[in-house]
Amino acid sequence: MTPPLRLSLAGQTVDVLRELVLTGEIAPGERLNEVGIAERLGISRGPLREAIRHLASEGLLVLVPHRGAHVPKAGADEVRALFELRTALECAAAELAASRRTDADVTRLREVSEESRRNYQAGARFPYRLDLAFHRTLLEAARSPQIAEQVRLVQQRVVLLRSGLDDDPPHQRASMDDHDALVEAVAGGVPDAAGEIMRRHLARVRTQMLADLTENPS
Amino acid sequence: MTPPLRLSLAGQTVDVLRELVLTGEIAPGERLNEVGIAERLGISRGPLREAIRHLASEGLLVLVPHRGAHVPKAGADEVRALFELRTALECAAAELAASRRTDADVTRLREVSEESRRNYQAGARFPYRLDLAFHRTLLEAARSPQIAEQVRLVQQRVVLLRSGLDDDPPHQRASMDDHDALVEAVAGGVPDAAGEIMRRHLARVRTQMLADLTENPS
DNA sequence: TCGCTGTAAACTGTCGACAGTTTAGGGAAC
DNA sequence: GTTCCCTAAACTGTCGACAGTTTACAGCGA
Repeated sequence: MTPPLRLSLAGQTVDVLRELVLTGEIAPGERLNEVGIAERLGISRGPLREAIRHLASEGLLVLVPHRGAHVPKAGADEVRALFELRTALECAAAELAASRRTDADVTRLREVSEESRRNYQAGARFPYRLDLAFHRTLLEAARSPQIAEQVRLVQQRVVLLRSGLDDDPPHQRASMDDHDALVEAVAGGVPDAAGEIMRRHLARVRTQMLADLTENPS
Repeated sequence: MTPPLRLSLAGQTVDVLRELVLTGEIAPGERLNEVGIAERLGISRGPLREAIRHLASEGLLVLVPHRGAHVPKAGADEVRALFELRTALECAAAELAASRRTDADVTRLREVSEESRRNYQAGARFPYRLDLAFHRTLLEAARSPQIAEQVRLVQQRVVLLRSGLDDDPPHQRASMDDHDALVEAVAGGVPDAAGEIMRRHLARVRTQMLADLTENPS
């Protein structure tokens, strides 16, 4: 009767470890001790190693031969390179969304966008979560599973890079304006406009992140 | 003195397995027996499992709980979805290449392109290798390591999908014309043109693959 | 005090074995 | 002859232990 263990130990461990990394509980630069973590999680090293390798393939960990895994700490170059990839993927997604969106998609996008604004005006605590929600809603509208999966991985790495950086309100406001413009381009079914707005939006976000990085090099 | 084993067993096994999958020695749909392969490779199951998981993260294998790994056999939907991703990545790469290429890049591109034509006129055996070489040379010119890595993975999956399909000459000729047009757009430094040519090129390749698939559904 | 060296502890890489699940095959019932 | 069930073999998931490498530290010499 108990939904016993739907996932394998290794599968569960992937989720646990991912959370530890993304929340910064395992800090960038920190090395992972296999026996220590295995004991802490109450499992053996086998499944843990599989989980570590998996997260490494997602870019959340870096493996060094005979020296184990550690959380990468990224500099400006990595941010720029990652945003080139993100831009390529999300611009394509925006264009596809403008081509394929349904009325239900547009409704959902408007809902997320409005929730962001309400949240913002109320003095939000975790606005970045809603930013992610918007981008993922847009992704659903694009109906391209392969692109969606890659965007999910890239956004995850962006979250990792953002850890330790705080969202400043003026930047949030600009982002929400971008989002609204995106919704209208998608609703209107104009792929080129949607792609171009996304490109500018991501350029703004990237610039902001680089500024945050230089003034607060973790 | 012997450069003994530069890579770990797991690392070597990744390369060996990858080759087995890409050459079709392990056919699409076929299930992988861990003990059998481990014995055949003369290693234990530990490193083999790591290699299997790694290839799964690259999309070359599919994992099913308690049922192990198997090579995915793809249908038309998968081809379409994969080419949406490939188009997003390679169009961006083409645009970046047109912005950032050096004279040396252009020279290399022309060399690869000319080698393809010579090969073709001589009645080539493995023209697809040269097609890949061209795309990778273009990728170097884009100087975007993140995009390059993702393109490498996607192209690998395309190779897997192509296994069992033969290149027909008329399609090769059209591809080479596309390549030449791409070289000129990149040499001229016109990102929009390069991106658009790449988009049309990939649309052609995709259409051809889909046609090959339906007439020869492996 | 500083730097070098050699040794020991710590850690990763690998292996073989056990436990739980899936799969295949034989036999009974219809 | 067909279907269902039951049993046994095969296979994946997990664990603990050993081997080789890396890292830290104590001791020695300058």
